[in-house]
Amino acid sequence: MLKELDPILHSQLRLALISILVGVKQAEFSYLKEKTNSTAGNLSVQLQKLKDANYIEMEKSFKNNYPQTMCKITKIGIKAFEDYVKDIQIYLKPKKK
Amino acid sequence: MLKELDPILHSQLRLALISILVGVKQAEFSYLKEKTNSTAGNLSVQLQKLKDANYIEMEKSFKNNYPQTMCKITKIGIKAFEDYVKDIQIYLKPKKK
DNA sequence: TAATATAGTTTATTTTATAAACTACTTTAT
DNA sequence: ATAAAGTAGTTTATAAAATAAACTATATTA
Repeated sequence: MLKELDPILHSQLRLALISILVGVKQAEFSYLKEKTNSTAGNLSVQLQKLKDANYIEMEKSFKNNYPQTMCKITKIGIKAFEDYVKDIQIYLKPKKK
Repeated sequence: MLKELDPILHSQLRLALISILVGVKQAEFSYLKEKTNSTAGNLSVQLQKLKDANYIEMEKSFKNNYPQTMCKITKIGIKAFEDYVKDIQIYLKPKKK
């Protein structure tokens, strides 16, 4: 009845990141940092986890001489997000006895 | 824009517990244990946290000679749950750029 | 050229979640 | 009667996750 919630997405920051990335073609590190109010260190770690799970892709390049990390959600990531949204709904509606 | 998710409720087990308790007058430890597929130890800890936050009340008594722990959601708990449901919705809908 | 800023990563610390071990009985079988 | 197994938990120990602090590397500005 109560499905397991994907532990990769059941984290405030990672969920926020995926939630942003699902609505946009791609986003850079700094943008995500600002939108989520996260510290760079935490963001770096959590993006890496999303990448390890193949939920996002990261491309590193340079922009105006500065390093730039571009993030993009994958199909696997989109699917995982949709599943998570579906799964958590069960938790959000009170159970009738 | 992205509201903080109540850390007390943003936990799979505690969210499941509150989700069950919000739909029922009261429930006993064993019932919650079965419904959530949790271990007794974990359940004990998480119920205590919900109690410390005043989200639930616990009453210990005896039933057929065995100890019995009855759990009941409080008004504070109901409010917290409703807020959490509202807050997480923002995360669940993709953001339009 | 020294100080400050950008754009991160890595390591260390704290917090959470989970599992294992333990308490305190009760019931059932021998 | 007592040993074994079961009920209903709690406490302590361990593993995993989140977060913060420190660090790397280069660029810009004073």
